[in-house]
Amino acid sequence: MYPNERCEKTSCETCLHARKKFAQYLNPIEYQALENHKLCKVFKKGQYLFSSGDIPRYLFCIYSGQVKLFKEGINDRALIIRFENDKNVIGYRSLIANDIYRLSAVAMEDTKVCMIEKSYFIFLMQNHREMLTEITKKINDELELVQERMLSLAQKNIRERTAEFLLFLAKTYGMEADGKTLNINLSRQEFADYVGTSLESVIRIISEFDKDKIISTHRRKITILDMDQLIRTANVLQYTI
Amino acid sequence: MYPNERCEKTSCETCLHARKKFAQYLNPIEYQALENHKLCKVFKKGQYLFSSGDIPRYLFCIYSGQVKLFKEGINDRALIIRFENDKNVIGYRSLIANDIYRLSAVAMEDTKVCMIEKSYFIFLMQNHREMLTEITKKINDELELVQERMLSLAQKNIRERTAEFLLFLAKTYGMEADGKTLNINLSRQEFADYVGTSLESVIRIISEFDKDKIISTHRRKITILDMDQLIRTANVLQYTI
DNA sequence: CGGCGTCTTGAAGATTTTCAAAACTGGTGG
DNA sequence: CCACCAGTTTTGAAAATCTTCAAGACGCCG
Repeated sequence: MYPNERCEKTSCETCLHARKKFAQYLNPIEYQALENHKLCKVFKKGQYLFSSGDIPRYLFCIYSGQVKLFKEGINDRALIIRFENDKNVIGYRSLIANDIYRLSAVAMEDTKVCMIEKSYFIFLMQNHREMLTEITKKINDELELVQERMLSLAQKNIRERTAEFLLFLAKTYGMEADGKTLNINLSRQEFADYVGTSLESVIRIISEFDKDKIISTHRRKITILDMDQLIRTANVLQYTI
Repeated sequence: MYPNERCEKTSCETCLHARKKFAQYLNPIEYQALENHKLCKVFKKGQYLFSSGDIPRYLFCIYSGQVKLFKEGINDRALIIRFENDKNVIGYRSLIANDIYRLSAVAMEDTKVCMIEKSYFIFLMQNHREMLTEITKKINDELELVQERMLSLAQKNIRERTAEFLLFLAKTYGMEADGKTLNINLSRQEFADYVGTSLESVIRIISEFDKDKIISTHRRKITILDMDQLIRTANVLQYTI
């Protein structure tokens, strides 16, 4: 089910990502002990890290690469909930709630992850109140984001939602060196799976934006030409860079 | 903005609702102290308990009545996020995250609430790890629910979503004595605001269900006649009573 | 009884999906 | 280097779904 390749461990000691996240709360001994409670794997493009319904056994810490988290719906259609890249930790929600996974996670490119044993993560959580507080806030932010998306799905048309998604990508994943080309590459299908529409519809809207000189596209590269127009098209009340 | 009426305090001591929720974690002294850190109010039908953007000052404990929590969207349209009645506590999310309110709350009928001061609630939270754990799980459940709704909004048509909503109401708020009439009264507009569609569309669908003998309606009373057919119409993978 | 708010129905028009076909891309092997 | 293949992207057209506007019905309350 999950054909993947165990690889040599990356040291948490030198991994800034880990330190930036939950690991900042650990004392040196705990930090050292992490090494004995983890394994590292490489997931090839398209492989599942976990699947909705599975029982969580690890906290996943993305060392490099990119992952999409999604719900599988009707007729093989998916709804992408979010993307996570090498700055982030995934799978904490189900661990804390002691629940099965409610989302599936797939590597969008070859992705290296450090997998910390559930029991050790729980142990750390119990000894560090601030970690729980931090994660609670994170879940809270997620909830607010999802509620906003729900509002868009309920009240906006595909043109507005697609514009909104482009703004979200710009804000969240930033730009390339030129300052206007999106720093994330998605397939048209992934666009559709996030916006919540059909492949063809999202293609038509992106073509329109291109024709209207709001963006320019070259394969999967998208350059934002007219940010003001994009914000107006998204019909958002307030947009903060 | 919030014309409402302060009323005499209801004792937490004798309030089973409070005890059933967070208050179960408190010791007798803390429980007693609650009395000095709260006030009680009656909100008349249609009045706001709080409004999106407000700064939270209280934890709201619903003593009697019913409240809807919603996001205000485009052109005066609302999206109802959830309903809460006299079994529940609202407003903890923004308190914990130290955030402004992201939802608005309106009394659907005359509603009596006990309002616990923010600072005392935070104090209690800091002394009771289990409270934070409990609330984190609650937020987690909410997140899962909202993600499922997002999937429906993205992939299902209004007929399916309306059937799904009826199932949700049956499961969550139960039935009247006859075992088949929904124990909650909503206006057609509230139906539309939850399902994420227009007033007219939801009315047409409810009429169809009535014509097809899946439900029978009398004003706001809805009786489920054919549960199997309703489940099939909702197109849910698994439905648990 | 009259008035108001809620509910219902009809019909036109807009939006979106679906199906089908064609164009384009990158990689592979001759 | 070129032909070919599979996967992805694009376009067109018909059909389904949904919204909007307008008008009328219903039920409740003073």
